[in-house]
Amino acid sequence: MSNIRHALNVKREDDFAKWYQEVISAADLAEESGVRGCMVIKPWGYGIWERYQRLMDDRIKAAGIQNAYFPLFIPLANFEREADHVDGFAKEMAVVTHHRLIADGKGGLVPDPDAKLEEPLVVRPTSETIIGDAMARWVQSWRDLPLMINQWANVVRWEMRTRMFLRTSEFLWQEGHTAHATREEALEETHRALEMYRACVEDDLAMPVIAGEKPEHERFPGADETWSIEAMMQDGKALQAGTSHYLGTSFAKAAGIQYQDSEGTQQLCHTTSWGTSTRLIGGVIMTHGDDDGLRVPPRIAPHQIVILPMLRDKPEDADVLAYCEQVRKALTAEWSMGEPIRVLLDKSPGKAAAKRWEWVRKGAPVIVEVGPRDMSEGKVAVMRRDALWNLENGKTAMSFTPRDEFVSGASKLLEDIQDSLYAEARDRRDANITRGLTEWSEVAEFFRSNGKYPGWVEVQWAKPTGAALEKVVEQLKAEKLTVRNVPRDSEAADGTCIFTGEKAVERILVARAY
RNA sequence: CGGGGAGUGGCGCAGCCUGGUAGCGCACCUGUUUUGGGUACAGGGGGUCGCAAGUUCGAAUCUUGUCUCCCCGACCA
Repeated sequence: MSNIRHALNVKREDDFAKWYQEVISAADLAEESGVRGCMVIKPWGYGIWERYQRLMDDRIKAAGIQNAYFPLFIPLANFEREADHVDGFAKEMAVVTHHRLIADGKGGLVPDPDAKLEEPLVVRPTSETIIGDAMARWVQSWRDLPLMINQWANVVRWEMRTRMFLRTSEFLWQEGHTAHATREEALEETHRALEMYRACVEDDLAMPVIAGEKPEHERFPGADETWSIEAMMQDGKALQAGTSHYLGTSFAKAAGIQYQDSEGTQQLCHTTSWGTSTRLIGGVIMTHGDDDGLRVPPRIAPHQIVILPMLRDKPEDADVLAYCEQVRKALTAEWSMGEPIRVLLDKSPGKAAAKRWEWVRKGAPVIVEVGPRDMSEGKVAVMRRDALWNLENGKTAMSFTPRDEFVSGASKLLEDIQDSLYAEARDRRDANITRGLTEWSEVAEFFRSNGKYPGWVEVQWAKPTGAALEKVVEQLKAEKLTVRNVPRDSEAADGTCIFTGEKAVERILVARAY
């Protein structure tokens, strides 16, 4: 409806990149910090991250993995041990070379030349090497295995081009690292982690994903296998939402992670690593955001229900507040999706209408307004953020519900919102994956002719390697396309390779990507 | 890192070409008004124009450097 007055100035369909930035500022998620590529995550954005942390951490612990913390600084020499790893990260590393500043005589400070570090330290871009060191100390016998560690930390990668949440120089993440006796066990763990991600991202963030293996040229530096979950954003681009790697024995070799087996022989461990980051918040924005701001899925919403009293500087204000407080208390005693309902009674001064739009932009799942008349009728005015508009009249859709009915139905309401956000995203994704193209020229043409939101294409290929693969990558690059992954649950190949015409061996997803 | 664009009150922008030390909308504050829904009117507060140096009697405006952001490219577990 064109007569709807949306809360944002930019619409998704007009300028998706600009819209994305506007959501971040309008929903008060984060802001620029003045330091290149680094952002300040504000309370509402951080609150969403904390919800993710809590839910993911529960899953990690339930899988028998323990949290620990390793240093931010890694000796340079550690990095030099694994050749592919060096190649992958060397060009984007922050390096610490001094440990003291002195006055430069002009009122400023400079690194003290006399305080140069013997060996430079790098700021971790990931922790395989330093955790590998620890594992080498901790593992002696087959009885010490499997060793399964996770850490929540910040990492730094000196990115050339940054975008808030999606690619920042410093970001927050969790990285899991495990060591196993055999290849089979390590592979099993690689998949278990991937499945943990799929479940958390789909069930908690309401972001449908496709799990699969990354092609050879997209592997983590040093990994034997890299698996990912890929999500489709509202502009049809793909976002790698999490990765899980089987590292083989190369990191074990580099760090000396060995165990004595039951026969008394020294064996190398097989290791894995897997990670998800604050990039997921960017995914939530681009999956669930709309032209009125963010829509936060209830499971990760810091406040699931926000109550706004309509205060007017009148004597009955106190009664309205008391009534709201009763509603708040009653809701807090209710549970939804396995946890107590999180309710905020927003008593901050200010007009109710202004506060309402603030919470709309932030994406609180349910907004409840209460005025004197609601109170006298024993009702509340309820808005669902995922169904904000009455399309008939272009006004906000509000249902005036008896208080007790609202309270007792709140649990189900939140579940419904969680489900409907997921269903909406899943349907959109499914409607935008095209299958059946059999020639490369068709694929190239498809992406050229389908405008701004072409979505993804699933095609078959012969899984080329070496020079043949390089040629394919060049072809894709010319169209700004990438191979996302080989979907784990896709059907077996039954056709020919779109690149070579040979017999195909598997199906791949091709898409533009973040 | 290469090419292009931009930084002016919280947000969005005008002013810059043709130097004379700031203005608009929204937001904010005060008052009145209105009151089932992003009310209206009046008054008001807030910015040394990213930072630094230079040219000039005088710089938001011209020059240079620098930082940050955006777009394209290269690069990116």
